[in-house]
Amino acid sequence: MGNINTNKDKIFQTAISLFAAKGFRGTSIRDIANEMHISISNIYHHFGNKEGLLVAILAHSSERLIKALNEVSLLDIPPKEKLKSLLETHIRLAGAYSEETRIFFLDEEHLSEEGDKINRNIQRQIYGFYQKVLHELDETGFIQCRSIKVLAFNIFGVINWQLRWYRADGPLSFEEVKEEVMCFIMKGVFGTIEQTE
Amino acid sequence: MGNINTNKDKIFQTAISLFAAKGFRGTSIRDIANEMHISISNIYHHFGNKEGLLVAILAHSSERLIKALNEVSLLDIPPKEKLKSLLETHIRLAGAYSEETRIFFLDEEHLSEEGDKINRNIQRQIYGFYQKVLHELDETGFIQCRSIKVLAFNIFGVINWQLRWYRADGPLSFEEVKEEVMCFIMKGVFGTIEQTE
DNA sequence: TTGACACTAGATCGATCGTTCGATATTACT
DNA sequence: AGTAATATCGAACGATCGATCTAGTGTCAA
Repeated sequence: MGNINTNKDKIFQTAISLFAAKGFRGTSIRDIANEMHISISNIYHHFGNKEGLLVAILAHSSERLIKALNEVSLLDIPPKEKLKSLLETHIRLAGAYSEETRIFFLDEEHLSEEGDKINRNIQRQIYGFYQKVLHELDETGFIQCRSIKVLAFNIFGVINWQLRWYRADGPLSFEEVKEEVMCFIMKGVFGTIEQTE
Repeated sequence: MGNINTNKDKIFQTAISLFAAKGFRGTSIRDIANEMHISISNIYHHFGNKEGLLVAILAHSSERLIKALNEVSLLDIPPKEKLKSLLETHIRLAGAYSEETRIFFLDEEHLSEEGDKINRNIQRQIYGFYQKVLHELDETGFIQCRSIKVLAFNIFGVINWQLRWYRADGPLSFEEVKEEVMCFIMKGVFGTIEQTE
């Protein structure tokens, strides 16, 4: 999908921007067509139907993320370092492709059966990387937690929530936010609270 | 709004369920009317228009949360205890009224000018409670953080994300999840990471 | 009995939605 | 050049949307 010169990829990119800005339901096929000054039939020719367009976006953006997380997951490094690398990679990609990520976690409800199946599979894979490393940490005694699943969900929540409010033109650089977010998560996972009372 | 016997309140409750399940845009006025076996004019008579219904839901549910958080905020207790109480109250209410909370953070994009203004004001107030106590903690040296705002956002992310996946019929009780989530946040805020290397 | 009022139903409006269709233009290959 | 595949177009379809209008209900006080 690297070739941006074809019209199909332009449709793809325009749809990403509009879905991210106005939501899947809030964006009509005509909106996309008008934005590009093309006919709506064009979009149907390339993507079948509206949900096909959304599924293509989800599949493409998640494939990139899953591939990156998988590479980190296969590294032969201590689990604590691995978790840190997963976070680093995840946050960096989520920030670099914030529009896709936004679509991914805003419009997951609006899918039909097939799209929902694909979406669930994507989420399951991403959660899997975290659950795996958290399980390692739990087995080796680095952390004590009652539910690895809840822990993984908490991590996911922090990472995705930043996309809700972060604006590049704000006072904080993305790098600063990334560090702050990572620090919060690492403390949430490993940190110990000193009992002052 | 306590009286559930009036038709207006039934519309209110039905709208909450449908908006939470299918989204604001995914739910039509006719869906609500059909669910109750009434005419759509009924809804327009009571709430003016569709957005009026959504704003009423947001206002009602947020008023309850803000009132509860404000009571905690005014307590004369150490800041660390206050943060813990805020979390406890927040999570408990978000869980007890999960449908409203779900609407609140799923459909915030779909508002017009007036609704968006109300919504922003609500969010600002809720963040305010956390920023205030975090500021106290920062001043008294309990925490070292570079950005109180980011910290507040992180807390918000963890709390709201659980509504995305928690199901009452799952293996975990809400109380268990609440404890796990609170522990994660408290560690994320106060915890220190031992430098093993 | 009457009239004011809150409430409800049903029909209907114009707009927009996702989708389809047949036809035309462009490109790639022989 | 000729032909088949691909890409694009404009028009239209049926459905549904939010919203409005009119015509009724029932209730209750005067």
